[in-house]
Amino acid sequence: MTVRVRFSPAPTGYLHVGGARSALFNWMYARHTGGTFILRIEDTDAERSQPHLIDAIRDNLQWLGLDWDEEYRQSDRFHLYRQAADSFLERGLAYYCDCSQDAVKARAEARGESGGYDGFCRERDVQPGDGVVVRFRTPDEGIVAWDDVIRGHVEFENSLLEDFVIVRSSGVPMFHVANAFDDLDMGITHVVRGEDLVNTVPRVLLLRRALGATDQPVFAHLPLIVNEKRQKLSKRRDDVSVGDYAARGFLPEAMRNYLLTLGWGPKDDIEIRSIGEFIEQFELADINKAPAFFDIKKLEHFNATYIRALDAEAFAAASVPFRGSIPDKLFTALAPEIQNRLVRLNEISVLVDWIVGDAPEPDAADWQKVMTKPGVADVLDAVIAGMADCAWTPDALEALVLGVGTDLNAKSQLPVRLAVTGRRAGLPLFEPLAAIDRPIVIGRLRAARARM
RNA sequence: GCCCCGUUCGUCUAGCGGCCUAGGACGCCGGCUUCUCAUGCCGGUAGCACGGGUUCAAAUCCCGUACGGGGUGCCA
Repeated sequence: MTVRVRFSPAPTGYLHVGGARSALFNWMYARHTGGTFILRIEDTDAERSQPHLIDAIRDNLQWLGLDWDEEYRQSDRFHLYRQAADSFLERGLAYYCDCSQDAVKARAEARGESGGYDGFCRERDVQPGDGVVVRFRTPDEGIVAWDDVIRGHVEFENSLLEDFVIVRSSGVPMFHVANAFDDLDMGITHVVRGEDLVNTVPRVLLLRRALGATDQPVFAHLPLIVNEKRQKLSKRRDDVSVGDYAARGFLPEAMRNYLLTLGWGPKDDIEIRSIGEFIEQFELADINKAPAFFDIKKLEHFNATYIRALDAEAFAAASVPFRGSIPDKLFTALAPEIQNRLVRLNEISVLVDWIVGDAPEPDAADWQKVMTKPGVADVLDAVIAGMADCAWTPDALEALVLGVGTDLNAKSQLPVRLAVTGRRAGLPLFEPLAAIDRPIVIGRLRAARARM
């Protein structure tokens, strides 16, 4: 049996990390087994689906290096789902219902329940028309069960399932039908998705049987990715857009690698390695059941590690969108030192802004810590004097500044750094310093001296 | 309310009855290297939710409790 898996996002928003993780695990499994990875856009809800988001999702998947072998859109296949619903109707497996949503709710409240359809129209022989939906007739007894690769045996009682809507009053089929039909039609062997979808399984399985299937796909419900409050990541309250991570200077390989450690881990404890090695080891059965916290700190560690591992050419290419106005030649000269200090690519500007443009105002606490030390005024005076006629090279500047420190028995590098760069941490000082015009450097030192 | 599920260091995980006085990673703390910071290297910190069983032996199996989460749409 050849494995066929699918990632089926609804284009109601940008790809978020939860979706990316589902896509990743499906992709991993397909690549591990030599199977087929399918991208299926579940856009049956025309009102909420936005076409431009489909492209965004495709772009984000590509960015992550997740390539798919087949692609479908459910909006192209409405007629198939309609045919399926019609056949249910003909065979008495479904019926028309003209109850308004308010009426359904009112009756539920009268029964003392919070919601749920009561089967009111089962025998009423309602005819199609305005405001009429199609409902699937669920069995009154029995159970629906499956052995989830991750969660083990799960079962639901049919009696608890209400007769759910399969075709909207607009005539458009609901996702359950589309989902069940397509999984069967496309020969999906393994359904790998988030745990938030477990309770749709009974409906989908019932539909699948009605469609004539005698088998079921293998299900694997992934643990959710949660925020610091241990709630499912949400687009509204959490920072989860994959595109945003790209824009902030996360490397796709780092993101992909990090996502892989959420709910799954390599047996040998080596967490950062090539995707090929991960693919070799990957098994659905090894995935955890417990939700995992999306830890940005650890993601940043992965990202920094991946940035450092880039060769010169790759780093130069990756940094292009984040470089700002720094000249290529200077950037190249400083690249190894920059690369070593980055957690995110968008931190490049913080490291180099003072070389190309004005230095930022020093932080008050930093100023206090550095400039109020005894001897600092003398150091600055001596450095200013020395810079008037020293050679303007990294070596000469280093000799001058450190020499002053030795002569006066004081810290000299830090005050000069703060005066010239506006910060107390950053790139090695003298190389970039030599790239700035002499009068500008002296000017900054004088300004700092005057503030003391 | 009802249905489903989860619980190993602060966080992500290894562990699938003896190899566990519980291993790794992030974070945090300390040290060394160093023009600052960072890197690198060395060291430290901290955990099997709780209570009962089963067993010669339980983090690992069973039951219960507690806590947490997901779902409960003419969204997916």
